[in-house]
Amino acid sequence: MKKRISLKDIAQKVGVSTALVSYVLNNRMQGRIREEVVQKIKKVAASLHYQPNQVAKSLKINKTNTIGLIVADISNPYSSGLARIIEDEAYSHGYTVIFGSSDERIEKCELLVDTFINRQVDGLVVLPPENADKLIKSLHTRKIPFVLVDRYFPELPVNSVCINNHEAAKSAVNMLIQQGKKRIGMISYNTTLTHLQDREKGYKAALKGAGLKVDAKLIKKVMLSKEEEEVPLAVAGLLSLSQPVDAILFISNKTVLPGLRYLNAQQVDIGIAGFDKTEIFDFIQMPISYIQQPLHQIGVAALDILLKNISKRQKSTQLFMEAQLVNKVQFAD
Amino acid sequence: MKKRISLKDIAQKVGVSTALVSYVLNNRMQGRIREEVVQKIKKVAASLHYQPNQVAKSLKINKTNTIGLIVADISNPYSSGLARIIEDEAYSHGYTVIFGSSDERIEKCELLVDTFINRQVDGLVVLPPENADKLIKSLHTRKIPFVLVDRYFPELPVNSVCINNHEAAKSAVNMLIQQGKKRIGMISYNTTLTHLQDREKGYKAALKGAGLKVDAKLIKKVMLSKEEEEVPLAVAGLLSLSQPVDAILFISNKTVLPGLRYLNAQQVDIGIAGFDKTEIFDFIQMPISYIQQPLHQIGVAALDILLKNISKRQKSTQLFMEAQLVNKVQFAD
DNA sequence: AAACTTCGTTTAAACGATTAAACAATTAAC
DNA sequence: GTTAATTGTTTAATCGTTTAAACGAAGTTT
Repeated sequence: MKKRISLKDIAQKVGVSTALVSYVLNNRMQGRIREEVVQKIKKVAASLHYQPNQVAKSLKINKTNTIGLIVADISNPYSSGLARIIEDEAYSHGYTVIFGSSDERIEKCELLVDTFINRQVDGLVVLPPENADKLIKSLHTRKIPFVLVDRYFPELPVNSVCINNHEAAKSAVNMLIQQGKKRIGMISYNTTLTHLQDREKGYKAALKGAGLKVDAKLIKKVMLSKEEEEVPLAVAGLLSLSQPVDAILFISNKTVLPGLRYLNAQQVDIGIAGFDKTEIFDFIQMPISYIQQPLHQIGVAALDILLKNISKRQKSTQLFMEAQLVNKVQFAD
Repeated sequence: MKKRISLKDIAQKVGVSTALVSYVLNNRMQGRIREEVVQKIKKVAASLHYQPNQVAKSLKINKTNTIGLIVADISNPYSSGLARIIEDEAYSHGYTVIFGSSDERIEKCELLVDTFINRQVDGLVVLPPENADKLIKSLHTRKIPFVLVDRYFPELPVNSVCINNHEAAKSAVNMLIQQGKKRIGMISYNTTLTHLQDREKGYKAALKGAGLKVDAKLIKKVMLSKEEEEVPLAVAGLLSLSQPVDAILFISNKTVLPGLRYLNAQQVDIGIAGFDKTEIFDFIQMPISYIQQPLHQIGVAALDILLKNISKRQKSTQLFMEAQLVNKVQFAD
């Protein structure tokens, strides 16, 4: 990478100080500078293809116009979809995005946060893993602008954008009930993540609301990031009960796929409800209900909150968006 | 974001110069510094939670330890999968990654390149769109370290990591022929992208090799980024010929889905071959052959080439990996 | 004509690190 | 006991910007 053109080069060539060049190129001191000089500086800058060194600028003005995005795994469709929206919003406001995947591990998340802060990002968008409370609190007290997405910590009054998980799960289960299902199982997680617990509570609330009793045997829990191995077993468990389930609520997009794969292989046809749309829904015979998150709104809102937080100090905002229940009816055979 | 701790703060507290602090914290001048002072500096640094300002460091040493990743669309599974691999490799070498999506548009790609270069990235990983020749050439002459992925420009001797597209397409078509298919259509693109033309040539080579004639009516071309609308029409066209096709090669992962959706809806059962694995393959009744790219190898190789290029000057490397043909046999009904 | 303004530009410090060179104090060499 | 080498630390320049303050020259007031 050969030496790049700096303000100094332009200044020398034109025969003025670097200050003047800086003023001209930033359109400062309007009218104070001789028009002739302005034109000359602009012409020389263009002819040398001058591009300001953002690193130097960042150091001086103490602003990098960079935001850090931390997701669980950038290759997960939810994360990459969100990343794309954040990217577009960020760029349209003059920011660039650096990203990292935590793999749902708090230590990796902390490492990423440190790395990003050392790189002087102006703010962070974080999809926090379990046990991130301490980290979040530390960000908060250090007054680093950030916004949580998808997950939240009820006891911490920090910026967050989520969906109303309780309502979402409830409406999904209500739909199954409406379809006449009586023994509705749930594939959930062994986790302290509040948004997942909210979904569990929504499931229970729906059952209670319909006068069905909540049966612990119908609730199977798997480990985060172990979906591929554990979900098929969990589903098998629900199907082999003395009174097997006639429907299943999958509490996340990562459980749906292994679950459906198993059901499909076993040729079992029961009611299905899940979170987030997947391509496969178009190719599955059975009808499926799923919660569609307003991902675009979420991304836009998150970045809006973050940018407001970066520029002005602003009270924390907790947003809970309404998600939509979508029914994919069985297509004609 | 409140004021951060700098070398100066530590120096003041300990009562030494910033130079000494810098030496200690970077383990320079081993043994030259009084052990007592070393310990004191380290202790104070730790107690103040000192974190070096990477921006200042970058400006001084002219290295940001950042690489820029430009893909077509980060929300596309191929891109996000690649992003994840690049991320892991980059972080394990002390680099962070900034990314952007070009949407297959050369102007956006140029804008991203400029933005990244202004931010002084040490190198670029680029999945170049059509007509990127000029841009690539300019990167090359400006001696900016970069590596192309997935696509390449045969007349430009620059770093690139791709698969052997000709062989891949040929083997996929050969498989269809082996399955007894006689009229094999292809959904391709209206494009100048060499890797896609290679795939077309592979298709033709396979037909010729089997003594089948290449029929222009069996080749439908769609526009990049217009797959959802145009592919169903193209498939419909192939099916409504006086002599309809009995198999189709989909030349990209973005054409497979809309194509299968249409075939599925029409209940048509023909031979299918495509590029890249999709979740839906597990749920489709018909057997499918697809080309599986060694994405991990590609990502690792790309970053390896890039980092070698950043540190030493090194001759350009063109890598063509072998892709694997996978057969998903029809599962028992 | 002395005292202000205004205009157009330059000077110089600053951001937070790195690092070659200088330096004073001690120890070693002859 | 003068010179030389070693040790431990500081000085100061530098990276490429930004920007408050200073500045000389010309114009305006009195």
